[in-house]
Amino acid sequence: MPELPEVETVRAGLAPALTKALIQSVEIFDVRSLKRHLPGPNDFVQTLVGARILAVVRRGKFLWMPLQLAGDNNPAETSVALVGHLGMSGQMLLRLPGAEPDKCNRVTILVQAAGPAQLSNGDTFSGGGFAANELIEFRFIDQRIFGSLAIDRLINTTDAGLGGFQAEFAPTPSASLSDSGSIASESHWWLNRLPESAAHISRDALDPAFDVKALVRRLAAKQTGIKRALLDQQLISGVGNIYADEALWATKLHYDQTAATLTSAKVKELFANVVSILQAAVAQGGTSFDDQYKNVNGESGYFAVSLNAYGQTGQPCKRCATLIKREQWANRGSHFCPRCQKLRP
DNA sequence: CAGAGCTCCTGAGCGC
DNA sequence: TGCGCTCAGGAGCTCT
Repeated sequence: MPELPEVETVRAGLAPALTKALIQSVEIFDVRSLKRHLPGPNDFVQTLVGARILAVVRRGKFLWMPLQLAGDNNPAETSVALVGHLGMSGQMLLRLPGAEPDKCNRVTILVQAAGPAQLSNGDTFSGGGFAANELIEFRFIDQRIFGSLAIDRLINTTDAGLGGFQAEFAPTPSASLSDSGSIASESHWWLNRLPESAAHISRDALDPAFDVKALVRRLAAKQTGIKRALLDQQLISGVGNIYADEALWATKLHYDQTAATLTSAKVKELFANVVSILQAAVAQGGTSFDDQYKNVNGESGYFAVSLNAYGQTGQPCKRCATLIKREQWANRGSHFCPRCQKLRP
């Protein structure tokens, strides 16, 4: 189940191959994967063919590619992007034409790679292992069809900061919003924008511009369980069921502890744990728990071996040896240590 | 308005 | 071997 580390692994894999690539053709195998593209599948195909992909950007679990449409000399004015969400079981794979078919392949976008190029930060663009002008199949795989692809307008961020994460424009943690804002230019018009459909999503936990004070303030007013709050993408984005359970275990919090009962120190500790767990998972290429998550080459991530709570039902807690318990919660599972993570008044 | 609950969906895995 | 049941949950929507 893809969360921030899995989506970031996919983004990092797609970016070298797809940046500046030209879309040749689009094949739809299941229109349900385009349910978020309201104008319909024909419009989706017609809009994409001939478009150039300018970047691959992510906020939380949302991923988007700003586009320059065919014959459009003012893409900053048109301001559209191909927006993808992996949902529960989505994968984005890069294959050479003629490669073995993948199960549950819902959409295939054939692109011509731009190949080696100079990036604006001075680094040399490798082409992601693909030669210049090489044809690549971008395959959208999705067993349960909770994910989707759509074309959406990009709108300005309300705080004028970066819309999402894009490695070559990653600000340093000390950079202020205005610093990152100044990066936007005519040639990189999308930097301070994000898809309208993702505009309600909070900055994610790994975003240097994430407002921890605001999180403390908003949680203090939440009369709901802390896990529900962690999964609320409008409060903090990028966290799903796996990393929520891990962060709660690390902070010794019960999933149903009312958010408003936490001290601000405890909220900061929880946030710090979310950040370090997500960072560690990114470094290991994400978690492959049930074979639903793969990187762009179809390989699994290695974070599963580091899990302390999620999927550890019946295993001894690594702190106190009490057996980890799984409880049914909000139509899903919650894993926790009944001794370390007690519900407090 | 805030919070809880429902719903979309299908293939893998398991028991009989 | 084969059939049918169960299970997984992100996020938007709909109730209360």
